[in-house]
Amino acid sequence: MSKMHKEHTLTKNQQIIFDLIDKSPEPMKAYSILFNVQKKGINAPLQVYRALDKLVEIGKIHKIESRNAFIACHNSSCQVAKATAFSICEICEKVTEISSTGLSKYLANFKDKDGMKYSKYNLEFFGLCKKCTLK
Amino acid sequence: MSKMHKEHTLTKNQQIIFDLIDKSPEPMKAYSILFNVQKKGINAPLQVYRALDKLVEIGKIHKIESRNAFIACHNSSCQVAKATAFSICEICEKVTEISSTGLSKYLANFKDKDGMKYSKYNLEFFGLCKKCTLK
DNA sequence: TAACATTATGTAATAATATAACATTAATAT
DNA sequence: ATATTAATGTTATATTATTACATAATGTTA
Repeated sequence: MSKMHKEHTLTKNQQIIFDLIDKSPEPMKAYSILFNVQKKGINAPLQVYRALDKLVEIGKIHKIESRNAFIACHNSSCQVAKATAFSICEICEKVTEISSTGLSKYLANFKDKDGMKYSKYNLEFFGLCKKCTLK
Repeated sequence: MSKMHKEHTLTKNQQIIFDLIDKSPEPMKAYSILFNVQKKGINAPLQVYRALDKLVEIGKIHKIESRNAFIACHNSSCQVAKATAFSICEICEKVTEISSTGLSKYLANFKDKDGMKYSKYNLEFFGLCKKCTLK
């Protein structure tokens, strides 16, 4: 059930940065990450971006493209690391990863007019979260 | 059939920038737009970004978030300007707007675990276009 | 039309996001 | 062991986007 993510041993920098993102309740931006890990000896933007690139590549984190921010993957049944779906609250900016078998099947099987299938996708839904709807 | 887009009279800067994007076969980036319109008296990034913001708002163009680039809307039957779907070729970077009634209906009606619906979305599919598949 | 509000413009400065280039070190695989 | 690949460290720079402030054009209402 949880071996869907092939195990990668993270390097020191990758682990430091993953831990930080994983603990964060909201997506983190690169320079905010940098600021937070400077006490641990990571001094330069490139060190952060390299770790982020790798973590995205192996599916431990996802990038929220519309926000230039990174969030830990909480979708252990995700079969294709690069097929992602999120909901984003336009008021409080809360971001939630969507794990819907129906949705992922629908999108994985979607064909365009030419019959082409696209294995990877990134879907971002925008609207109001429950809390903000009630306000 | 084509009155789905409420008519907005574009201002001079908006028209110049829309025409440029509309003629471009591929998505354009802000500073590339700036370079191209400097001969028409648009000198500063902010002038470009302001026009882009407005054009996105009224649905004349869309932003390809994963590429920080802008493309004209070629989807005249699009009912909700902010519900967008694209395919992106990872080799040649060709971007195509997807207009599939099935897809847009499916996504417009999608509910998350809490039963929340999200009116707006941005979907980017990644893969190989027809040409690049044949290579 | 005058007064007011709203939207768009122009310009300069700067903030925020991301990569190039190069030298070095660590880990992995014959 | 040595060749290869992946990760690190550092400096500089490129790219993308916004803040702040002054002015002009447009729309609205009395």
